[in-house]
Parts: sequence; C-alpha cells; structure tokens
Amino acid sequence: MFRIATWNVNSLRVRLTHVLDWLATNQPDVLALQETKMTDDLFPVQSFEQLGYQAIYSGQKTYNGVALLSKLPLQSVATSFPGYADPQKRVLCATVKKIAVLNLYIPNGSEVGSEKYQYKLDWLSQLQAYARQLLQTHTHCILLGDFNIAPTDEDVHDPVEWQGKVLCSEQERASFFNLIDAGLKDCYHLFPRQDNRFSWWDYRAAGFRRNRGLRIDHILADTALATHCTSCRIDVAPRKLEQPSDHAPVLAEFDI
DNA sequence: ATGGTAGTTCAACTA
Repeated sequence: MFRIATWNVNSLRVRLTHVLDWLATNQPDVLALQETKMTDDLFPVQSFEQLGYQAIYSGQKTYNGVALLSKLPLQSVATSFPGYADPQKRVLCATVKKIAVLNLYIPNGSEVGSEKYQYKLDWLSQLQAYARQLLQTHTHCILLGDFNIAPTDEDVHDPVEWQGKVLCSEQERASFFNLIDAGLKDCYHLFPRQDNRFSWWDYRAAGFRRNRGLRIDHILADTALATHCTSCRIDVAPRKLEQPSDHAPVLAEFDI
C-alpha cells in the first residue's frame, strides 16, 4: 500500500501543528506541501523527523515554497524545470519506490490577461515538456499539488460567476487536459464524485461556510499506476479547524 | 461594481 497526499498549507510556520496532527492521523507515505513561505534554513526538519518523515524542501522568503515529506527514502531531487530559471520556488521532484513524484505549486495567474497570467501560461508550457520527459524516463509518475486550475465546471461552486475567470479560463483548462493527454489520470475521477466537494475556499466572504469553493488541488498518476489507485479523497476536516489553511489536503492510495 | 480575509511584513504585495 502506498499513500500520497498534497496540501497547500499557506505558511508552514502558522500551520505546523495542523500538518503534524494530520500526518499522525492519516499516516501517508508521502505528503507534498505548497506555500511553505519559508527559507530552507528555517524548515522544521526535526518536527517531521520525530514523526518518522524525511523532509526535502525548496523555499524562499514570504512567497511560494514547496516540500516533500516521506517515510520512504527519496532520491534524485530536482527543484526546477531543466533550462527554465525561475526565482520562484514552485517545483520539487523526487523518486520514491521508483515513482517520479513531482510536487507543483502552479502560479495563480492573478487575472486573465495580466502579466502574472502570462507567466502562468509560460510556466504551464514548461511543465508540459517536463511532464512528458518524466513519463518517458520513469515507469511511474505522480504529479500533485496546487494546480490553480479548476478543470471543469463541475469543479466550481458557481460556474457562471467564474466563467472565463482565472483558475477557470479556457487556456488554463486546455493546458490541464493537455497534461492529461500526455498519459495521466486525475485520480479523483477514478471514484464516484463527492458532490460539491472542493479543495480551496476563499478566506473572504465566508467562502468555506457557504461552500463557495473550487477543486484546484490534484493528484495525477500515469495510466498504468492509476489502475492501482484504490481511493482518492479530499479531506475537509483540517479546513474546519481554528486558523486553517484556505486549502484542504487531497489523499490518494495505491495497492502497490 | 468590487468587497470580503489571511500571511508576511510593517505599506503593500499575493492569494
């Protein structure tokens, strides 16, 4: 059995006890974190070691930052797409059990047509190339993280309100399905959909209380590995705690 | 038509 999860924690400093509690309860083999918002010298390595997790991380001050926590040995780490120099720390790749695990914090994009949106599209085209490379060079691949893309209207609380907006625009969605077409499955879709189950809710305007959410955090597995997936669920429990992240963790299980 | 909150950092930015 292999259990892997993703969680945008929106500051690991603030969310450390939430993450430690969640690890202790759910016992994933691997947890991918996004938006750690801390430099590597401040990463709380020992807190995770005490729970039996090795940590690798690529962080920066104030923004972004990704990490992988693992009970199993991690190998061949990469912290960027080859040939794409990005000062923003959004990528962390390692192999676990001969699976290439790619932890992603895809840019938000701010607003359709903005400079940040163009950066997102450029970044996504870099991801396309790297994902294809990984799929060719590794028997198994898992891409997971905060994709900042709601793939279809089913993933949006109010598709009319969100139509054409960032996270839902045609170009972003096309890029997501282009990635799927490279040979990946959205593990969430391998099981009956939990109605109106989202992974992110805006802190503003009581987004969570009103379930005004989007499903933008994903776990994708290569088609062969996907046949071994036995569950994939969004865990909203941590979103109900005091001082929660605006994202909920997503957890998938494989019988390998 | 554009606010609402949260985190980092301490005025303004990102989400």
